[in-house]
Amino acid sequence: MREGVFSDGRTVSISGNLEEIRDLGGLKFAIIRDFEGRVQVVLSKKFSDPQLMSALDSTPRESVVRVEGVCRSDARAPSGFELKPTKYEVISRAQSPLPIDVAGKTETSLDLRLDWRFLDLRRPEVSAIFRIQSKLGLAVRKFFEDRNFFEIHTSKIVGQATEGGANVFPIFYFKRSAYLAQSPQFYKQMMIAAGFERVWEMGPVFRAEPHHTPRHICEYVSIDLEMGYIKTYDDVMRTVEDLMVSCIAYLLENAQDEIAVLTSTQAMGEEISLPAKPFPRVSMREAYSMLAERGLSIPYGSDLDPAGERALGEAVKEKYGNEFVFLTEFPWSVAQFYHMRKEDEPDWTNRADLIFRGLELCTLAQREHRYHTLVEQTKEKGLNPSDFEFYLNFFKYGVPPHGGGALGIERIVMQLLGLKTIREAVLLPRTPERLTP
RNA sequence: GCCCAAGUCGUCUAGGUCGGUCUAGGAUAGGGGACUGUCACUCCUCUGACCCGGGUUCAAAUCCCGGCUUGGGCGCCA
Repeated sequence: MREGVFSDGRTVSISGNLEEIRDLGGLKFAIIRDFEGRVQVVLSKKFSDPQLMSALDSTPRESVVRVEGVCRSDARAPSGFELKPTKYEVISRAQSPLPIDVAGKTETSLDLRLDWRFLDLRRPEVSAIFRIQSKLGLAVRKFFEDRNFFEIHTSKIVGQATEGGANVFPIFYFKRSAYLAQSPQFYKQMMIAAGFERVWEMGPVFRAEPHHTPRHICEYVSIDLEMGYIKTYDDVMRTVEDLMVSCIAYLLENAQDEIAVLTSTQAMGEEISLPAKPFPRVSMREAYSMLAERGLSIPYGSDLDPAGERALGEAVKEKYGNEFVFLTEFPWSVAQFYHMRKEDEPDWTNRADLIFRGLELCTLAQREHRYHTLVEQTKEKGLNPSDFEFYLNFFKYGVPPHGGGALGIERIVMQLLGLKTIREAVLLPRTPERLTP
């Protein structure tokens, strides 16, 4: 928190955390860190008040302090200027030693960092991740606004589980049982049936899956979109493709400082570059043979395993030079009842995944909107249509052909920045083991 | 849910295979001291740890069993 104009000779103040004191005897340098960055404060036996010097000396690191003083340009200072203090105040004293190393001189395990997340987030290279995430959110909003998508907010408390597969968290809803939403998908489609034409939503979803992997968390932020009046699901793919490219372009333009912080501290494992459009499309059937050429055998008609996704990512990068790839035409055997099948080949569907650097970022599909076909598919998947009456009703009274998809914002950040685990990309990750802070 | 691995000062680690000079070493943080341009400041000095419970043994940080915690892989998924 800064007050005043930081130019030569002006009296200014900075409030923030006392990061470090470098004590050279008669000369001391104190580094104060606020949300903007770091400011160097210089003290000397020659020109500083001895009481002020000893007060600073006895302040534990990370305490919140306020320094008022004269701003002086000096090429020797890290930022080109420094403060000669006239007033010093300890606003809130920190206990010591600190439970984790905030200065970053020793690496602290992620688990302990998450226990002390508020201290961990004081590190600029950690907060940079979330500044980028915040800007990504802005880019997403801007993108949908530009394309006349209508933003919706659907309920996260639901009366029945939507999709098969993913487990749901049961909760108490007064005297009834309910669940935390694992996807807004049915509600997005409901809004298409309501005539909203194109909708999007960004909000939390919940998955009660006991995974122990670097790419799963039990609560994540989902970017959801649904488009009415599509001709094919390639309309959805092109939208997702445009979304990714415009988001990356936005970050390259507007998050240069944050990217620089991450690059300079080696917190970032990957370079960010603007991907070329269109992203390569590889059908599942092509993927099977591409992977077979690499000695990886995926049973025909089944989904890729994580090793398969990684290998496909590499193969596509070699062949097409793109880190993104749409994996298209999923087999009906692994599809959901609401996915639309290919007209001429009913064993395959209009469903695709977007894979970025070997990890699934997005699942999208054209939905089956023809009521009777949908009911048939429900039965074919061994489900009871009456359990899905609320959903099936959307299709009884006129609904345009539509499709949509969902992307996990944390996975985008993780893959874009080359983070080792998705937990780095969440302020407060929820895993099967972690429910606090 | 299944499989594998790991728990040592506040923090990050060495040691463990072959049990015994390990009285557990180093770095960083913390206390004390020296130092007038640091920017991972430097130097001297001090404090500080073997996850818990049981077992084997003359002897356990080290080997065995159980528990707890954590990390990774798989199924599944964004």
